[in-house]
Amino acid sequence: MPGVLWQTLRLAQDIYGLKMGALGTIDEPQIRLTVFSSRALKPRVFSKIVREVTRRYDLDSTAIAEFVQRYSTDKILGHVIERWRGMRPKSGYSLYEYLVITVMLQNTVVKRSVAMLHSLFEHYGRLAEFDEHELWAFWEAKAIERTSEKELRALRVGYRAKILKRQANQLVRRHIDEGRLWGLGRTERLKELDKIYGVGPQSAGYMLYEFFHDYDALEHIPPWEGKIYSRILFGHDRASPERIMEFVGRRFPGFRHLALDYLITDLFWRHREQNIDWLAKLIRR
DNA sequence: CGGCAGGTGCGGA
DNA sequence: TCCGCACCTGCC
Repeated sequence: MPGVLWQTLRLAQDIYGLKMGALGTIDEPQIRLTVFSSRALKPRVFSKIVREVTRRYDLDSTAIAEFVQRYSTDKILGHVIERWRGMRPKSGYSLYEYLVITVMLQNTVVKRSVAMLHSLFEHYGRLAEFDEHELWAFWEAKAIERTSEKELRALRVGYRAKILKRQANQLVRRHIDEGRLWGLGRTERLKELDKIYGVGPQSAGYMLYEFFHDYDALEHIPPWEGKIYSRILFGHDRASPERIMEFVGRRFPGFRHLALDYLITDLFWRHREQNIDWLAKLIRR
């Protein structure tokens, strides 16, 4: 259904169902948030959920509006902004959930990532039913800490089992401290994320942008994405990641990653509507 | 079948 | 710092 988003939300041991519906207009937006809970919801908890949603989706920031205003007449971005004005990265997960997702995305194809996540949900997650929807909710890191690497491997996650275990340990023992990470600047934050076992430049970059809402973070461009950006910006796929970074740094200062995200999202949607041949060749399944 | 995948850790130069 | 290599598994 357009204009409505359903998701689960885990806060410690409690699981909620969320429904977010679009109200108002793109330029004067409002969101109607409905919270589904298995017990009566205290106002204090509701406020906490509102704060959490606001932080996760970066709803109290004016960054997206600034970006739209600044580049709405840009030769490269103008028509894309016309179509996607107001779009923001979907970032409804907790830091731990992001870690799990990025690990499942590593070194495999999307289909298998989905299969591995599903298998983890079935064993450790909880299926939440609300508003006529069934959606999986994540588990707590503690649950993975209690299980064995062998048991995880039986779920066909391969060597990622070790990473899941170590990350859960680091989290439960508070070697990963989300509050502290929020207080750091980009360089330090990147360095800290990179210290997490199983997190490298790709996963860290992904989290800087989507989880920490650093719309200018662009320290790493994977080869396959680089080819696509090169094609969009220069009309050929030979530009190096350095060249791309340099270009967007001059053209879209403060919004390097967001600008590329708008461009690539628009491209994928156009590809979906009408096959783009060169893109089809670059995408794997 | 061998090769490889929207990465990362590790060891050695 | 920068390489090359191994790594689970499933699919081509």
